Amino acid sequence: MPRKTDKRVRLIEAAKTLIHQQGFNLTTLADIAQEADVPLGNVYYYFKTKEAIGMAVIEKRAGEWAERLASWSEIADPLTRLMTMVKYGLENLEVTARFGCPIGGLCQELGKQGGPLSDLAAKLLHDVLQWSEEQFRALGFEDKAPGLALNLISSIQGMFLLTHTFKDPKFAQRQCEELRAWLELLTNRKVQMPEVAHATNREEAFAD
Amino acid sequence: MPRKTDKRVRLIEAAKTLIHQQGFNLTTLADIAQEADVPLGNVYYYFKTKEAIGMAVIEKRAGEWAERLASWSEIADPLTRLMTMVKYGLENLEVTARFGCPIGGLCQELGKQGGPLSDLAAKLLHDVLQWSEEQFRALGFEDKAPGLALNLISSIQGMFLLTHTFKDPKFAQRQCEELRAWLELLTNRKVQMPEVAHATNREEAFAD
DNA sequence: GTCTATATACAGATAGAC
DNA sequence: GTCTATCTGTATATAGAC
Repeated sequence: MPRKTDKRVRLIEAAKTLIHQQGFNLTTLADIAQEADVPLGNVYYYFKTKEAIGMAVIEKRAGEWAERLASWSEIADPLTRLMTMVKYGLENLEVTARFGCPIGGLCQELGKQGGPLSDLAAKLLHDVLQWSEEQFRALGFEDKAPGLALNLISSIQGMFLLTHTFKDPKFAQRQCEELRAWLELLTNRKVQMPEVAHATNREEAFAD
Repeated sequence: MPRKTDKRVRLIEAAKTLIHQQGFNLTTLADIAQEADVPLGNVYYYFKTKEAIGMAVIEKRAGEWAERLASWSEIADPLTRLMTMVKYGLENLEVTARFGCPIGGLCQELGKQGGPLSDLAAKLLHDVLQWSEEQFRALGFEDKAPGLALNLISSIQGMFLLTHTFKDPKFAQRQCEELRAWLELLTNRKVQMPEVAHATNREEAFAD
């Protein structure tokens, strides 16, 4: 966390991390303020309420994912696009094992509470689902695309939940292999695990 | 909630419901006391701490699942056993759409926090996973049983998460059909959606 | 814009009368 | 065993000096 960054940005980044690690309800504004190295009282200059911080965090994640999906969309082969997403789930597996999927965690926790936070979190997952659907459509699965996308995202989310529950990255690795095999069978083509760019933006990784 | 029941039992039942609906952290002892119609101060006669109530709730769920799995184990055909479990996920779908899977929710929320509660919740999911594994083994999938069970439970959990996130029971129905098809393909046998006994114990349903 | 001090509310937990 | 009253800590949020 660089020191010179704008405080608002620091607060959002701190909240993003802490909410992933502890969940939204258990993360206090004091926690966030401390992590961002901002005095507690000053937090309210940037965010009126805790909910407002939550919104900012989810919007931040949404923006990161929009970029990510856009960049993957530039990959020539839709099948490789999908596998790139699957492979992406294997990044930061230790973190995922400890704290679960940031998106799935938000949807699970906030979904029960309703309200704008819940809706924003749902939209985040919806965007990923929709992107996947487009890839399947690009592969020629016109009618079956929604079902296939549902299947894929659902599997990934389930795999994260088990990985987190049993604190074992092996679960995810195994499951990603299964997904690769499934995509091969489905498309009747060879699928290689694509190399994932490590260098670019380490800090924006999935599970931080 | 019958009035004459023992208070301890009433408290556990109230906590079970509320924790499912609101999550553990957001559910207060006052909530539980009110729902169980027990004065707040009296709660501490039965449970030393909030964590103790949490333990009791998870143990209750574990007990219910142990019974459920044992009863399903008496079904002649292992494939039908598995499909009975899948079909069970379709019970109380409206509740599941509103509040998610009780087990998955606990694992997600408590998994981040560590401690005995987290371990108990994980064991609950582990038991279901293990039972599924046994069924696949009984079907002749010796080596592949762990992977298949992982696949199945993972899919079911993912399906619940999406159902909950998008508040749409359709997701689960669709996904259950996919799972049936998957099991058919896998075993090369016709699989029927088994009839689920509605009459027996409505109150112990999955998602209450 | 920044930060200290504090108000307000409510959580988990306890004391002790009955 | 039961329940009222209350302690104590801590969370969100605000007031107001600088």
